[in-house]
Amino acid sequence: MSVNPAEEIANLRKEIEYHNHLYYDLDNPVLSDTQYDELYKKLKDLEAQYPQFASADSPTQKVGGMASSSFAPVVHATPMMSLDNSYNADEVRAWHERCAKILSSDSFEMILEAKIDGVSCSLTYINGILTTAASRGDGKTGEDITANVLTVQDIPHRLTGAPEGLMEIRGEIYLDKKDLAALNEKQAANNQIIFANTRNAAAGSLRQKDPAITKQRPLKFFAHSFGSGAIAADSFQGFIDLCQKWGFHVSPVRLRTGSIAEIIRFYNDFNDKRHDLPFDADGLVIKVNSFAQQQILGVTAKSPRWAIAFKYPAEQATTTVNNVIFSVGRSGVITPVAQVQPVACAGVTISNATLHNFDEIKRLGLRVGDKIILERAGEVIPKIIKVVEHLGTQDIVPPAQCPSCGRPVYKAEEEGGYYCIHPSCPAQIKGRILHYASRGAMDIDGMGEAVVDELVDRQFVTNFSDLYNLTFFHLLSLENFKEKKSQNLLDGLEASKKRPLSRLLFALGIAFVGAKTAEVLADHFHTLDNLMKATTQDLQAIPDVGAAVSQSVYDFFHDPAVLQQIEQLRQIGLNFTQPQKQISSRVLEGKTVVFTGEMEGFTRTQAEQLARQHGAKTSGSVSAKTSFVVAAKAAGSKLKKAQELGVQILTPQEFLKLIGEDKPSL
DNA sequence: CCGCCTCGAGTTCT
DNA sequence: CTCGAGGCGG
Repeated sequence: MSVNPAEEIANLRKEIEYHNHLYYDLDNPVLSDTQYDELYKKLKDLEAQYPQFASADSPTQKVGGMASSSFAPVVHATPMMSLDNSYNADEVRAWHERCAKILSSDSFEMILEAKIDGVSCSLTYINGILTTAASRGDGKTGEDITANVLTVQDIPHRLTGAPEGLMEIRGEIYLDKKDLAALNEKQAANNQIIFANTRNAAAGSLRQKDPAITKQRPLKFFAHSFGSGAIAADSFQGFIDLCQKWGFHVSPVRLRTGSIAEIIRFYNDFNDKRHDLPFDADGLVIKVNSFAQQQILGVTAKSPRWAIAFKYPAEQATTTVNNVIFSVGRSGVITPVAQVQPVACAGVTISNATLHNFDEIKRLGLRVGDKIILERAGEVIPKIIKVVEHLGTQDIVPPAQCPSCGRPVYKAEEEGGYYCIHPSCPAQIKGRILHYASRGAMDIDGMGEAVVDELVDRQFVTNFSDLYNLTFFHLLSLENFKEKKSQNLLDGLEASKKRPLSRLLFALGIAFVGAKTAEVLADHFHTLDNLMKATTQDLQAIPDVGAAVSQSVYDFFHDPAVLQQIEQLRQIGLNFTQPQKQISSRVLEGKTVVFTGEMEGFTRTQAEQLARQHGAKTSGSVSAKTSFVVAAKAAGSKLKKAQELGVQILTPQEFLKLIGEDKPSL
């Protein structure tokens, strides 16, 4: 699509101004910072490419949005600049190289601080007495928020030993995460606006007409720079020392170094740690330490060359819902899935987001074409948080026919879910086969989604036993399959025949029987034939097997179609028995162990097997009953839970030592 | 009957 | 990873 550049530039300017308005005037941005920066960069690039369309009115020529009219304007003695943003190591290295070039030296000292997500503020002291507090506004002129800022406990009203005359101390006014949660609880109880994040809450609190309300908000301040004033220091570190002497809080995170490699290492480490800090930090700020060097580097129209923000990718993103499709799972459940305009979020590009069910669509009020916010915070799976703009007109209605087989959809009366109840539905067959071949089940090498799709579409396979009747020539006819891949898949199928009974039971896809229950059943009955003869009473006698599970298992093995499948698999020569559990020792007898994080040299499944060989029970979740957690690197919420509950935490090395092995024997 | 502890099931991207 | 729900102890 080719658009005329003048028009595109005009559109971008309008869009950016609209978002400036949302951000600065309404304290309610719909774009994440990353998204905004992308728009901004696009405009800047276009303006550079077509200088004939340059304009002094363009948002690229101003620092921020317009100051709101409800507070008196204050002209900053020295303009408040913003910082250039970077999002990856390459951009930071490029910044460092540029500095090195201008300074004619690549060994200069830098200071790294946390970039706290709040509202920037300039405090004017005259002869050490706080006289004015101003918001940033457009950088040149801000708003007079003195009355509100005077209620912030962190900010000293009088400085001892401050320089004579005027001095502007700049910093960030912010709210701690726990204070946001408490505030939102109160807001909800009083039917007031819920703040989306700490920055919005801080901005909203400073914007109050009545300082008494601001006073109730536990706002905090930390100093990070200065405007005009005779600062008795020759470096940024010296300035920070002075600030502390005067009683200002400063960033609790600080690194002083000449090494850009060390900064990048710190950035990577800090990504995990920042979530445990009491405040929101969306990145780090890097500054050249020496004021003399800062002066050599100078400033551009918008930002100093001697500093750069090193930000983390946003965990939320704004995009548009292009379409909603309906997927059919292996059990026949029909799930609506939103196809969105691909958007970068938390380091990956999101193009699909599940909507779970139709209640969720109703709750969101979602229509195709709407602008939405989605999130991938902490979790892996994208979730649509809310609709920000109702641009769509097309309502999303449950399909009357199954999108895969076209037969009528069945609506469950009670649960409100929609199902395709025909076992011969291609989507269900694909789901069942894929599950059968999956890693935790029969673990068939070379059977991925694409292969299963083709095998089912070409009707080579409609049930599990068909897999073992595939010939070399069937496989050769598949897309991208030659001798090598065909033989690999045949080998994978052959290997799967020997899997223990527990895996086969899991692979069959019996309702309520997952990997764990399958293992319990296999260990108890030893052979498939014993299990098939079991009554519901026999089954319920087993620990962890109750009414629902026993009925499901019983029904499954009394379905004629299932019995026929099992006979086929028996003919083919599949293993129907469970090997005796091998016991290496009983050192972990009575213990319940949970593994988390990426261990070196072995997988979590292998580690769990190892623990069980030594008599332990293993579990996927941490509770008060957990004996200890083995945490490797990149451990997440389970480690946190263990710390909260005071559960003992071991390293993988300590675990191996405990069971008397220095290397995992597998 | 309630609450805790687990497991099962669905789901995304590289 | 999270949600929903089965199993079970109190």
